[in-house]
Amino acid sequence: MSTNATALPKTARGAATRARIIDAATELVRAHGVANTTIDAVIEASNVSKSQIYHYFSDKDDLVLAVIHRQAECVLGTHEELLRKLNSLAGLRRWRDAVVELTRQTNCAGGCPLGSLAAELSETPRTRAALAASFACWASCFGMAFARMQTRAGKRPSGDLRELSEAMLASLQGGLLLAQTMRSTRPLELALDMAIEHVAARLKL
Amino acid sequence: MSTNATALPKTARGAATRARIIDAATELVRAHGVANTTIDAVIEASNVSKSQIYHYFSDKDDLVLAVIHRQAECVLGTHEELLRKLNSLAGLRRWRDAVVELTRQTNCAGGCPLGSLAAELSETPRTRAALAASFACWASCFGMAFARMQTRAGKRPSGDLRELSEAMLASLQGGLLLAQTMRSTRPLELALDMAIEHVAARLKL
DNA sequence: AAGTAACTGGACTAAATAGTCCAATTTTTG
DNA sequence: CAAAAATTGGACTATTTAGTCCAGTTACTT
Repeated sequence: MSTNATALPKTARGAATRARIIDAATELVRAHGVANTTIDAVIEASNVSKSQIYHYFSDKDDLVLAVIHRQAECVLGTHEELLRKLNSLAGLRRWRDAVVELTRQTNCAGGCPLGSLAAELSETPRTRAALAASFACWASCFGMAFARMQTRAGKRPSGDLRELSEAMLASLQGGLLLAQTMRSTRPLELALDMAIEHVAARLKL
Repeated sequence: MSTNATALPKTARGAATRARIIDAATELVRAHGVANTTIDAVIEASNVSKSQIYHYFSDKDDLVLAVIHRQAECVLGTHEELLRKLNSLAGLRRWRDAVVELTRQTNCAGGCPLGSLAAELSETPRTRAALAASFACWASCFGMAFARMQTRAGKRPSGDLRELSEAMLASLQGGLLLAQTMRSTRPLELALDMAIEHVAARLKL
């Protein structure tokens, strides 16, 4: 139950295999959702034997948790890359354009990998907690960018950056969900433009 | 394949049974998602024999489609009720308060029933289309309310009401998703307040 | 009363799936 | 080299699940 009999890899090779399993599972989950991803499919996609999967993970839930962390790494990695040097409204608009462009390139399919996981797993305590932490981290990326924008414009930081960040993240998630369902980037564009205007107004930029 | 061998009920009793099946399935799907709702569970919850389910629905997908329509009826019914007489910013804020209060009453669990369905079923053509239509209808409810707000304030209707509506719906969906994951109504409140400010600004109210 | 639709209930199939167990082999590392 | 770790692969279990089939029963309608 609570004890996790899972082995951690003790060699570089083992770590690579474990990572290969997680990568394959992450991709399958992104494409089909957790419930429609079978262990057998992960085995085939990662070229690993079933024994190895149950060597590194105690059960499917354990693997799913690793998938959440991996997906969070990917998504936050991408956005942190885009947001890191951002310190102006123009930069924020370039981030918006990049997100819209990425969405367009996939025909709006899939939505946000983290958002989809959240919708599927937010009623399960452990997975919900992991996803909430990821969202909090994501929001804090925005918050840091907003702080830089203020600093650059010579304002002293005001206190509601976290709230601004959550509104921005909500717009992004809602926009991506509607884009996915309606197969159009327009809802995403509208939601992000609204959020950017809101940020500009609150930050008085 | 394309031909749907499903019988339509020909008596009031039959219609009631079919409705009972859909109601039970809708509730189970809302609580556990489509993938985690089994036909056997629907049978138990609706007090109906398996034969009847396959009498009225050709397969599980067919039932799921009916569930989508039913859930759309419920959600749109609730919101139409709240939005119908709405013709002012104050009314929009009351709607916001009602949504937040409903979310708080369920401890932020579940999220938006339609949003959850969208996240799970937006990669399947038929279900995606049904959900997209529901969202479009929902957005048009907002659009009509915004038009009344403009009329009441003596403005002539401007052309981007549909865009405003999509931004509002995106905020709502994103806010509900974050609320569900973070178990706090705050992201929802922030997202809706942002959207309301945006509407007020665009409508010059 | 007769016909039609609704309904039951259970037996049944076929497939998918998570997870276990183990014996043998290969690779890495100290 | 020798020990430890990684890996294979398959057999195996137990359960769940969608969906079929059918024979008999109940209720409604005209």
